[in-house]
Amino acid sequence: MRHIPSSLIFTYFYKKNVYDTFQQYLDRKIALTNDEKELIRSVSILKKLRKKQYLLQEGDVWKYDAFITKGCMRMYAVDDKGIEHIIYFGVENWWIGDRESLLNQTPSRLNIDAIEDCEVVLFTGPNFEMICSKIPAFRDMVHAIISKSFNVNQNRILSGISKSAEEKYLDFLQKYADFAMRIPQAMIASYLGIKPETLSRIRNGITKK
Amino acid sequence: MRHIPSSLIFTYFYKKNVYDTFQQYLDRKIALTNDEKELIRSVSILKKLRKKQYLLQEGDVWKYDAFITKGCMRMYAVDDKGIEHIIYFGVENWWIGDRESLLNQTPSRLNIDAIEDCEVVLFTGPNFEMICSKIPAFRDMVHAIISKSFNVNQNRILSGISKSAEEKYLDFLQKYADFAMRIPQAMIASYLGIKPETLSRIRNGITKK
DNA sequence: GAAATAAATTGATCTACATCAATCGGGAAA
DNA sequence: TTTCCCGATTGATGTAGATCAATTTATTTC
Repeated sequence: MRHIPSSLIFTYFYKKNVYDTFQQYLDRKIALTNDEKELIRSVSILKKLRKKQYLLQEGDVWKYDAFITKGCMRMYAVDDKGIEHIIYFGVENWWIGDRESLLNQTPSRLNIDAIEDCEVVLFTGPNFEMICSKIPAFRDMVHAIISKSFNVNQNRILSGISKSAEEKYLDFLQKYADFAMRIPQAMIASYLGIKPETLSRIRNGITKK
Repeated sequence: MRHIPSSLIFTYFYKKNVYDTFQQYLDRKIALTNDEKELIRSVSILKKLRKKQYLLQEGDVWKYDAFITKGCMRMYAVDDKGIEHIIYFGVENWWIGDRESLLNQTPSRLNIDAIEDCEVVLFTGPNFEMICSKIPAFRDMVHAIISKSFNVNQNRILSGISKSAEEKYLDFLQKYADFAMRIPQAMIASYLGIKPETLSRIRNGITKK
């Protein structure tokens, strides 16, 4: 390696490591040439977020597709009474964003913020589309993800209209076992559409009779 | 027109008319060459359903993408108490199917049946993929639809965790004004995750105090 | 067009979950 | 350490919506 100022070396290694999680994700999903990898990397935007920091705020237009490489985030709406309703959690190797706002370029009704210190890889809408059109395998991967997310949402709708608070909570624990303990109880309650007090009671008594 | 036995003429016109709704839908969405149109038509399967007839029954593997050209259908799950939970309504110009079962080729946990006498255009999974790969505009159209459906589902999840029964009902009426009156009240209640009695009370008193 | 069947309404009562309020941690800041 | 603050717990009570049951009103079916 030739001589590089230490400050740049630091930056170089830092960036490489942050991006690595995303590169590994891609490698697991699809086979890409080095040129293709470089194309994707060249338009990626790395961003760090402190706990509680917003990635998107209600009223802003969402411009990206975001991939989480570290930490845990939530997406939520705030109703007229000021109550937060969480519609999505994302952790490492999950995508997050407001597709509706991105698609229509309309102000978002949603917020996205960091539950823990986070690192994300961002792609602007146009760049993301560019990647999709130039790399069919990437495009197919994206469509597979959206398709799957559609199914996940459909199952959540079903459980929402058919299950009790306790059943929903147990389902949640099972489905998101790998990161459920990283999320404050009150947020899980919000995600399930129940009150924190109710969730606490469920967890303790497991509904005392 | 050359001589054709009248029975065949009837069949010919009949089939043409049934398919027409779908063709018009395509024409509104994308520009296709005659060859492309013919390709799509050549693999389409026309099917008529009597009211209450199943298009998909729980336990079967769903093999199609289905487009409704006439009538009204519902997709629902039946829980262990035998209660039906409707997760989707479809009418003319809507797609319907169990993407999860189709994708994974696993037995479906869902049922699809006809609320009214219906006509549908079916494409087998492989044929549908073939069309998508041969006609990029078609593929893009499909992805746009799935993307939009994803958003619709996300909004439904939000309303499910944040709104009262009455609010959900009013939202439903507004969102599906064009066909809401064609759907029995008990089914709307099922879709909203409330009981028919509750919906009846909401409609009358509009919650009497 | 009557009989049979299914859907919607209405009333009385019950219950899962919400609400309000007080208390109890346990981790961050000073 | 101590203070502070936020999240979780616990209790008492309220309420939206469920449940059960009886009619009434539509819709099929013959």
